[in-house]
Amino acid sequence: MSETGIELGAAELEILRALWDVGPATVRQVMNHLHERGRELAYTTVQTMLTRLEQKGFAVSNKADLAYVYRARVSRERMSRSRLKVLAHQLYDGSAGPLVLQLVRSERLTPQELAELQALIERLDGKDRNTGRQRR
Amino acid sequence: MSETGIELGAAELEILRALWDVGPATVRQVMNHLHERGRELAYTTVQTMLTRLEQKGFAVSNKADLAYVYRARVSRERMSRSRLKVLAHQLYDGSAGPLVLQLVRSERLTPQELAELQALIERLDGKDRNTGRQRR
DNA sequence: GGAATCCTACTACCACGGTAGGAGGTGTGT
DNA sequence: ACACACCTCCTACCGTGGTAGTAGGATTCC
Repeated sequence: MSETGIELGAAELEILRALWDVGPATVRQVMNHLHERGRELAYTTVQTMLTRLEQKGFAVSNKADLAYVYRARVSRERMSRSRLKVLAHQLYDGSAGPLVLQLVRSERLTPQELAELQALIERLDGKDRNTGRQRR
Repeated sequence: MSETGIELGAAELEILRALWDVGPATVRQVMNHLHERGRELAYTTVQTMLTRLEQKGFAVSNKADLAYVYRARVSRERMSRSRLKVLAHQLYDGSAGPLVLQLVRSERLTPQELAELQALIERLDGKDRNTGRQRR
């Protein structure tokens, strides 16, 4: 299936996230990081996950010194976009509008975020108005 | 685990979505709807999915005439919020800001949506500034 | 050099989701 | 009365994801 090619389970995503959070890391480092946040996983479980992430192309490893160091190969932003797109397709018809509205309405944003958002909108708005051009 | 209690697979969600799209419907109606959109599923598959949805509390059925009619018990919006929240936790630290920005930046919104969004923002902005109060 | 420690590689196991088939009931048209 | 069309109920099967154990090589510590 894998319409989008991106198929990661929740636990796998958790591990990938650890890589984002701590940067390139060994199995043990990832595990420790997870333990710190209260997520208890066996060493080999983390290892399995990292291996699978690598198989799926979401991470790479290279042998450093005595252990392999894993590094994320997709950015958090990329993943974010991908997941959002999937969601938009699953729930609406691929349109992002409803999601955005939902988010802004139900999740409270910080003033900074609001400001940033507003600026962004104005920029988009201006573009559309000025050129009237659209790409699809 | 089911941190949120909301655990639906992709296919289950697809069926639920059919209920949203066509309203209360029988197994056959749901199946036909799916077929129309090019999704070929066996009758019994749809049936199984609907049963599971009901078991999980996402739909209810009642016997009408000769077949059971299924009806969604959670709204698309509720599901949307729930999934977004999960996503925000999985990718960031539960904060929605990044997701919103991502969406607005990478998915193009219609002028209407932009306008609506802007209005929404202004309202929030105003409220925060004026009263500091918040509504649910 | 033996014990403790750490690493990788391989294997395992179970739950769940996606998909569906078969059995058997009920109504309907001819 | 029989065939056909539908419906429900139950069972099944397979892939994947979540979780982990074990075996065995390397390193370090006394």
